[in-house]
Amino acid sequence: MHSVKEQMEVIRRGADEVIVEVELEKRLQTGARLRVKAGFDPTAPDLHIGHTVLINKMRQFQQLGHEALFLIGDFTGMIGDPTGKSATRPALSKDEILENAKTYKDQVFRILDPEQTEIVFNSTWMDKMSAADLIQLAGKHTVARMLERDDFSKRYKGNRAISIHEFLYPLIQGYDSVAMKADVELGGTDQKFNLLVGRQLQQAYGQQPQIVVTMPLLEGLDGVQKMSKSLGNYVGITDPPADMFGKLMSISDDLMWRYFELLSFRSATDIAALQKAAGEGRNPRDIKIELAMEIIERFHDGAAAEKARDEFIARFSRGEIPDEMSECELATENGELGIANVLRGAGLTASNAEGFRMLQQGAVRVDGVKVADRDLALKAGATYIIQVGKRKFAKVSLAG
RNA sequence: GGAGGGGUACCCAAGCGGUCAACGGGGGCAGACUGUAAAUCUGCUGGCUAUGCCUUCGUAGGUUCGAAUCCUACCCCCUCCA
Repeated sequence: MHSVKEQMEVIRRGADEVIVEVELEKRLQTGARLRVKAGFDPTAPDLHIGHTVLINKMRQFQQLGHEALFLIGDFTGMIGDPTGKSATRPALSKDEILENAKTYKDQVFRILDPEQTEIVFNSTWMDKMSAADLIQLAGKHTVARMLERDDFSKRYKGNRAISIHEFLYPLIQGYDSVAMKADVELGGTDQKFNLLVGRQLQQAYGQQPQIVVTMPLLEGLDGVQKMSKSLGNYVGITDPPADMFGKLMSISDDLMWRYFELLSFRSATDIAALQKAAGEGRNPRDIKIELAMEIIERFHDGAAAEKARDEFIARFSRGEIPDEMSECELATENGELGIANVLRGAGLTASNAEGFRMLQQGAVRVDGVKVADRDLALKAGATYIIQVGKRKFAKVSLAG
């Protein structure tokens, strides 16, 4: 059994805010198994490691002996969350949502213990809610409090539209906590308002208000903007090991520590030791390798992680050509094919014009030899190893 | 319903009859340097059967030797008034 102090330390790690800490301490002191809720929008089934910050925190709760409730917002997903100014999210069909939920499960159980996780859908109670129930729910909250939300107040003051159903959204999310009798809800810092509405509603329904734990949004590979698929600065949970390794090795040293804090399962003391070692001259690259290995091991396995590391070192540290690369066969005219066409045909460049640019910039190698002549033609009946830049390779056979 | 402003390449943003495939910035890619780091510096950043040709400045027409730039219609966005 973990002491309350130990538990608090684990829970606080990496968290942005714990609201209210003393309440949490009190509840831990009772020794009760806490019901820890985190909600997920079923619109985007492909998780990236940024999403796992929250899931990791859930896992920590699990390891402390608490109960993880993984809420899939299928009801809310079918309406389409209006939050944010950008285009309204498309409403999803029931089938799509179930399909997405399945994908979630597969991905999330690489982190959470399935035995100790309950997956719940908010349609279970929301589908049954009558109009009268909904109005009653709406009666538990006031416009003034809604307008406390930054996004709403700005729009209100700026005379911009706020539709009524946008007010309903936080209420429904908050009601989920009531229906689930949540003791703790986890969410990103951007969710703080909605999480707090949950507290307020639980009180209105005669429950103890949940403790809110907000987690920061993980910075993407660029170290500046939050990790997101649309920005392309993400590491996907289902990325192949080699991609994960490469992406993680490309982050800055500063960002590496942030990733350690939010993504690593290592203890705080372990991480402090690594930081000390780096300060004393240990190459940060090697520490970054350890981080990459840990993450790959989590989503693939140890052997895959080792393979990814060895290939990485061979290819980039020693500049060797990788063993495995895409292969293709191209047709030729008059027994040869121009280099730009070869590059394009092998999928290494998007157009001949781009190929010429690459040649001009000295980015192209054929069988390891740098090529800059745009008029070079490769002879048919042979196989060439073509490289563009540092990471793009292909084995190309030219048909006779 | 009325008045005004605007839609330019991945994004932001100049250009306002020829010298515009379109300044500049961001992003991206490549090269140098490295630890494939980061930062920095340099170059590139429509396409093609390639010293020429083709397509692109909201959409469709028109004027002109010539239009992103002028005219007409249409679509969309924003601000102010009612």
